[in-house]
Amino acid sequence: MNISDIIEDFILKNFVENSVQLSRNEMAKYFQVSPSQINYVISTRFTTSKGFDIESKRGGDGYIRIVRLNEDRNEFLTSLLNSCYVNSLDGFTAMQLLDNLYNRLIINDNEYSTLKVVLSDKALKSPFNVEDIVRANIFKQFIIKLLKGDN
Amino acid sequence: MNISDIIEDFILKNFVENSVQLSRNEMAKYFQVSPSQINYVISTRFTTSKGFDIESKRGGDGYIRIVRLNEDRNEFLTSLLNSCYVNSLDGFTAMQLLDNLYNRLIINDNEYSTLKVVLSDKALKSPFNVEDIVRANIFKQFIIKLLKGDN
DNA sequence: ATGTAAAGGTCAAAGATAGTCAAACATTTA
DNA sequence: TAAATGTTTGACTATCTTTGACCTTTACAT
Repeated sequence: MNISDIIEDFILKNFVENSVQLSRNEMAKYFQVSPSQINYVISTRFTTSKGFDIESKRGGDGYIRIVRLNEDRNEFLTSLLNSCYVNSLDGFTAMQLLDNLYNRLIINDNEYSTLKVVLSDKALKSPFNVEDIVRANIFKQFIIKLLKGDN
Repeated sequence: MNISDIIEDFILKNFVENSVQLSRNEMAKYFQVSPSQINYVISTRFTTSKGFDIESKRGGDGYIRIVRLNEDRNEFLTSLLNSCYVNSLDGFTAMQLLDNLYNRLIINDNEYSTLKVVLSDKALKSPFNVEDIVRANIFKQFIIKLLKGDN
């Protein structure tokens, strides 16, 4: 585990209800890293695709608040179908979306681990540069399946 | 025994359970070879057909992990891994393979219905004619997952 | 209002790994 | 002994992390 992973864990452990508030400078001091590393962790690990929203304020009494979004299942799936992810989806974002679906209990362990493999760069590498387009389409079809109500 | 054989042996001796994790640079330094020699050893000795899968990460705290597949547990899967289907797989054959896997109880309802969607022509349609190649690769990666057991 | 200190934000460069590929070299085979 | 095959290396590439210089916003004292 590198320091970014450690900071991510720390933040996750400090959620109260669906949010956590922190001071960038204090965090940086505590973990002995540069303040911008906190931004790095947030921008790579607490993304929208993973289901988080960031609020912050600068200056005196500044803070960074990370909020876990929690829309209704169908609303969420529908919004995914209308998002840009259905046109092109990179591997990194795909993994975050899966984490998101899994954390919200929209997909189970089985679907999660299967799709992790199916949507990976390794599985989709192809002679032309169509990985992200194909990945988006596979993802889309799966979302449609979920919206059909399983079986 | 050349240095590649020695490195291979070393890696084999360091398996814990069904995997071993190593640092490419440390290995290279330890055996006083160029880092890419580690890749050479891995790509010639720890191949899928020999029953291994490779996972890796670059950047800070990077690693290479070699996972041993349980080949003995399922002869059918192993033969699939070495079949022509790993190069190109059309939609019709894919569906037949899925039925076959399902009837043999190798995959469950959940995996069956997920893969039906994922491997469909609809999900894989792409700007170039790479559908069958991508489908084959996805299928292969899923077989590898199954052979890793666990998760 | 204004200045200033105390936040947080951005971005590009540097650092840390691993991957690829072709050329040079070595060994085996016909 | 020439051709085929296998090994070793290094230059270049790709990806992920960490840092620092510079920018913007806000609260508060004056």
